[in-house]
Amino acid sequence: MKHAPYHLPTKQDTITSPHPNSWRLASLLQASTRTQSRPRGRAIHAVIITSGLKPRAHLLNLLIAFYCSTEDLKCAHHVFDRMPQRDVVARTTLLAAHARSGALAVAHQIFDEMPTRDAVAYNAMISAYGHHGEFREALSLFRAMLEQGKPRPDGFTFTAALSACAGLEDQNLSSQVHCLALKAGLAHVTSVSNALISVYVKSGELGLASKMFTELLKRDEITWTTMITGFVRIGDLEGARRVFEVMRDRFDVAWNAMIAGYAQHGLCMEALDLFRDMFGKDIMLDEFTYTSLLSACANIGLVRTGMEAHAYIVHREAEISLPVWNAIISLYAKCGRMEVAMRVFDAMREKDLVSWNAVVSGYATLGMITEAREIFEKMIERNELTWTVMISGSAQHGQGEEGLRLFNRMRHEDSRPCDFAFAGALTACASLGTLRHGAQLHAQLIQLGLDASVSAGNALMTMYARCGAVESAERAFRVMPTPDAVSWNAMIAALGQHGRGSEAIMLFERMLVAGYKPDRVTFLTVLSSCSHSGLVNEGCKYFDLMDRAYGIKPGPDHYARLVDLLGRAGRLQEAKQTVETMPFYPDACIWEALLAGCRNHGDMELGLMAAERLFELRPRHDGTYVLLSNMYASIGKWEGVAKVRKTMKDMGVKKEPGCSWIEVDNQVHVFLVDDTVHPYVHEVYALLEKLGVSMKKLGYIPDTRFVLHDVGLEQKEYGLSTHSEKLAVGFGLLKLPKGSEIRVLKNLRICGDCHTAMKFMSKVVEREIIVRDGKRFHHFKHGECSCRDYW
DNA sequence: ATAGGGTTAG
Repeated sequence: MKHAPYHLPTKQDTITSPHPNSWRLASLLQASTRTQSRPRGRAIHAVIITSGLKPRAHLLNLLIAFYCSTEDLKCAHHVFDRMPQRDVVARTTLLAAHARSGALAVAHQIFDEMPTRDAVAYNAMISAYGHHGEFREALSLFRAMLEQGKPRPDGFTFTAALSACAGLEDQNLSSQVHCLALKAGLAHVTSVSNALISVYVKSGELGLASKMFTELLKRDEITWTTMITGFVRIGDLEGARRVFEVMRDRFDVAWNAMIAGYAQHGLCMEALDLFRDMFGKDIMLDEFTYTSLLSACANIGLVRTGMEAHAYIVHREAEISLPVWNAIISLYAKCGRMEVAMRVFDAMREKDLVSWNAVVSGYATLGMITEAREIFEKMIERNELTWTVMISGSAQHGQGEEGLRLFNRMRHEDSRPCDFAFAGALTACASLGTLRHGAQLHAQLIQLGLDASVSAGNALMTMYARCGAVESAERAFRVMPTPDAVSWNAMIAALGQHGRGSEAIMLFERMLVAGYKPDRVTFLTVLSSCSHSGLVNEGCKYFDLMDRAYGIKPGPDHYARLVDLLGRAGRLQEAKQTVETMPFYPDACIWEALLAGCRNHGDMELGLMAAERLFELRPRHDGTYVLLSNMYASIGKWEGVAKVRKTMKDMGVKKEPGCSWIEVDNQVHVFLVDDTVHPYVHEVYALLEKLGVSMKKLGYIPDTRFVLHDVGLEQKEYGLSTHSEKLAVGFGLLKLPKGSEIRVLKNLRICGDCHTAMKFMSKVVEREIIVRDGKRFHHFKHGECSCRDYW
């Protein structure tokens, strides 16, 4: 529609008009421009040509204006080129049309060729430069105009100049322009004030904006909407709502702005409520309304409501614009309904980068990396966002190496990764435990001047913490120029994951003092911190406080941590009661926490019950078998252990073999765990025998709980490599000289036996041993562990 | 003056 072919009208287009005369034609032409009626305008052009009438300049100008308004620039030029004398109006009309379409060079050429230029021509040029981001060009033209002293700037001129200042975000410059407007007596023209308010709004100076706003006598729709978006920008939705409520004639754009504001700040229910109001009041819905509505539904997972919206839009609108289709794709993608998203995507006849990114992101965040990659490779054009979703999607779903590979590829194909891409790559390092690579990325962030970024900084802290370097995480947190709530959460988590629970709690209290609002993640973090440091009572206290003091309703995940805490303390009856009375249907995590408690305290009856629920929910999950078997082992029921292991084998559940490494000073020791090729395997077992004997002697383990004798056999029979992997590390530790701390960055899932062995080891080698266990670490020192766990 | 695709914290 935008690029219609260049056809001049022919005789067929002629309308039978009785006695065409210039006046009649002029008014008909104006009507066609107003109604954007292509056929009518072309017909009139045909009449002009065929009637032999000698058209006056006025009529031709209207004709040019008509063609310009329908974006038929070639036809406009055709008329223009044949004009006997081209006046200012004709030139300005054409110039403005080019300027609007972004052909700034062409527009400027017409501008230069003009014998005289009026304010309208200047205004068109200035605002066109501003609209296309060429703020300096816009302002230099404005300056030239002032210096020459003619033509005199009018309200539009100041409006355009001020919006260029807003683009540059230059307060100083805009005050100067404001002064000039005052001198010219034009500062109270509504559009000038609007532009000034917009300058303040963009720089977050809501106070100044409000002042201007209240002093303004005539406010138009733009004034109101600018104020609303101003409050939305600084996240003050209540302020925005107040403005919205005061506005007497609320019109569709303001509704849209308000709904969009809610949706963008995660207040999706408010967005939906307001939409319902709007719908009930019969206000025109448009594509802006639809996109905000769909995104609100998508963000809180309301597929049903979203589908209703989808159906309504399809039913009601003859044509659906690209952004709306993209919002529909994203609705299904975010709700995990990729089949539907793909169906919509495939059916779209026109797609843009946003559409492609929406589907890639859908697959990537669901962890369907192969599918995401397939689409990713088909793309002819990618941007930072495309790379970012691929990198972090891989990193978050156990494909850290893939994430780093993509990150490096991005650097080859796209010269400079953005901070979000760095965040993804750092997450990959965090999951892999590759401290060196992570530190390299840190150096690059500094080199590229991206180290002030909040997202990169948050990812950096997490990387350091999960690579065992809490001190570096702390340093990263301290130097952050603008930490946000996520930063605090991340730092609290970092301390908690390293068994520094009381420090984590202190940091939480400092977060409150600093004026940050805790959210559900904050409490999850605090609860886990307590649990990883054996701070059972404190944990229970915070669970109680979260709703009462901070109004955050605990979710199933919070309950799982409460059950974990109670279970840890041996308060199994309370734990059981919690599971029975909580306001949710207990999910797998809850039963798992209960089972873990039973393992720790040898409650076989309750443990079996929890295990049964778990088998119903996740029949082939290896963790359940391990917990159950440990529970039997803890009370010396070896036949129970054997039974579990057998079921495990029958069900085809096994652990993956892996490879361990220990980082000591600057040396990395690697241990292969596939026992058939492990060169030390016999040595390992021999040492373990000795180890076991001395541990028993020193009272580290009671006779019944030490199950090392099983390892070799189990290993061969069922291919379970977990023990050997961890014990290979133990073997390496015994060989090391005394000295500084040892960090084991390979993710070892620390079981009871191994935990005990590590405690022992820390005493023998007389140094702190830091071992990674999932997302957290155990710090073993002087024969004790930071987690103060029972085993 | 309003809209669609992203990141980091458990």
